Amino acid sequence: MSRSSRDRVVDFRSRRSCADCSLRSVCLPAGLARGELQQLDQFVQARVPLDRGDVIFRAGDPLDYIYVVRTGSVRTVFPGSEGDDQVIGFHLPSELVGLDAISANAHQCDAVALERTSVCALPLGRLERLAAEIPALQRQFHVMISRQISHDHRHLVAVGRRTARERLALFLHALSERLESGGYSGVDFHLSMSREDIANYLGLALETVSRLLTKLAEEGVIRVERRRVRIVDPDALARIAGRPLSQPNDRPPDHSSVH
Amino acid sequence: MSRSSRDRVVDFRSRRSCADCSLRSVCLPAGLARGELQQLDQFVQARVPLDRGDVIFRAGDPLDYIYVVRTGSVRTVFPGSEGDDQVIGFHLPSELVGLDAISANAHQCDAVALERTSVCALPLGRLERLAAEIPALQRQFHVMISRQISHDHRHLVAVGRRTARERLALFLHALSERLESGGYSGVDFHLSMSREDIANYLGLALETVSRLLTKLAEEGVIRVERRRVRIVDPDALARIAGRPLSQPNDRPPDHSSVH
DNA sequence: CGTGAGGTTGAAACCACTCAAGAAGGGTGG
DNA sequence: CCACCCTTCTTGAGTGGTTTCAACCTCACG
Repeated sequence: MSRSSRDRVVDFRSRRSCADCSLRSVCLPAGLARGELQQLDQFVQARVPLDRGDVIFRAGDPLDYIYVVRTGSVRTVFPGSEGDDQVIGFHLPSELVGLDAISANAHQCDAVALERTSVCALPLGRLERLAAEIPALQRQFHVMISRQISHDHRHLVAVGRRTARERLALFLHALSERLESGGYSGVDFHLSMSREDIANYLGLALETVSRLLTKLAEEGVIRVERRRVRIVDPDALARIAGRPLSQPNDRPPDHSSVH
Repeated sequence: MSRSSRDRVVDFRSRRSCADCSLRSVCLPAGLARGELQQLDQFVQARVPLDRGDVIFRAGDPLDYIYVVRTGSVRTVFPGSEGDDQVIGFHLPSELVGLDAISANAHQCDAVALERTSVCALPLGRLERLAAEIPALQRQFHVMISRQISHDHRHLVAVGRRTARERLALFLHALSERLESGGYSGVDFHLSMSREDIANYLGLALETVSRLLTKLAEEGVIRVERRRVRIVDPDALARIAGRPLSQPNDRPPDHSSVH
């Protein structure tokens, strides 16, 4: 378990630069000129791909980097004593990880890869310094932070005032949308997280999640086979999830609308 | 959209400047030199004191300002159709309000004063521009944003994995700490929010909150009289609230679980 | 003094949890 | 390649913490 993929310090440069990255338009480089982009590129560190279970940082670790998920997915967990941890969020490509660390200058939660995952590491100090020079970068950084807050708030609504069934539907619905906006299929996808993770995230028992997934499948809303999920009836799912909790009119100007 | 209390633009300068403000050291001016502080001061707008129920902004309103609570308290609510709103947070002095608006350039929730309240309004654009010039301001802005994220995460833990009793204890405990760090008494204070607000915030029924408050009072942990709360036994309260979610590595594992 | 909003208290119903057992992969070593 | 184990997931039955429904209380205010 100890030295899984860490030893392979092959400088695995699948990511040549931000300019070549498919996330360019939704990630920090959004709106940057070529020269500015190169400045950013200078200190963006691509990490060796992480394997399932690999730890990016742990609660208490000093804050050195803010991370962006490039591919794969990351789970952040607020550690409690005796394994009653709380899953705070799942992070998909283009999402920032570690923002809650800035205030205390140390990470508040653990971040773990849920599958084969690659992340970009950004030294916060340098990022801030460059953001001070490039307004567009500063703007985009703030937008991405705000997106995180918005997302957390929507999740709070889900956990606070919804039934188990609604929470699960909302979870699947939101996941579907996020995957789609990241260029993946929002109809047929793989859950990188376990039932236990989902349950914990939604404030439910894992048995409840399992039961409800089965139920939704019986009703013809989705199809489930292990971690493979297919959304058969998106409208029904949206209906169960409740009225949309917000209008994500958060898209960049050049929207090739997926509707 | 609705500019209910916006119209009363009586230039009520009870706040002379950031330099004179008691929140100086925990608010945006933290760490700023005198000259820098004056630059900030130029566009910080003090608003007429708001009364209970006055609206600062509503979901959908264009993002013009980010707000800081100076005195009083503010409730942010994620509006749902048919009054099944969700209270997202209560904001006390020195806390930012409206951060989730940056990504969509429009507010995502309603912000309402819970009592006589004064806020400072900061034009986001100018704040960002000045932050680009003054590293200490940029830093502090990010710290305050991060604080908000941290706080939301801790609340998520509370709502997700705690019993009603624990949630309420945690709420009172956290409120007490926040009040104290703001210079108010953390032992004897006034709840500016109704039972309904508290219940909604904690994902509970208001009857449950009422019952549990009574119970905690019967047990001698607190004293309650209408909205006046006195914490009689802070240790007991902390114990019920569970391991402190605020400090990561603070005290040894607490094996006396209450179940 | 009515009147109503906000709060308390009681009883019954229910949703989700816990406990428990079994099924279904996915590894791993023989 | 098979047997075995272990993790993950599913399914069932019973319990219980919270909610819901409903009545009553109590201030504040006109």
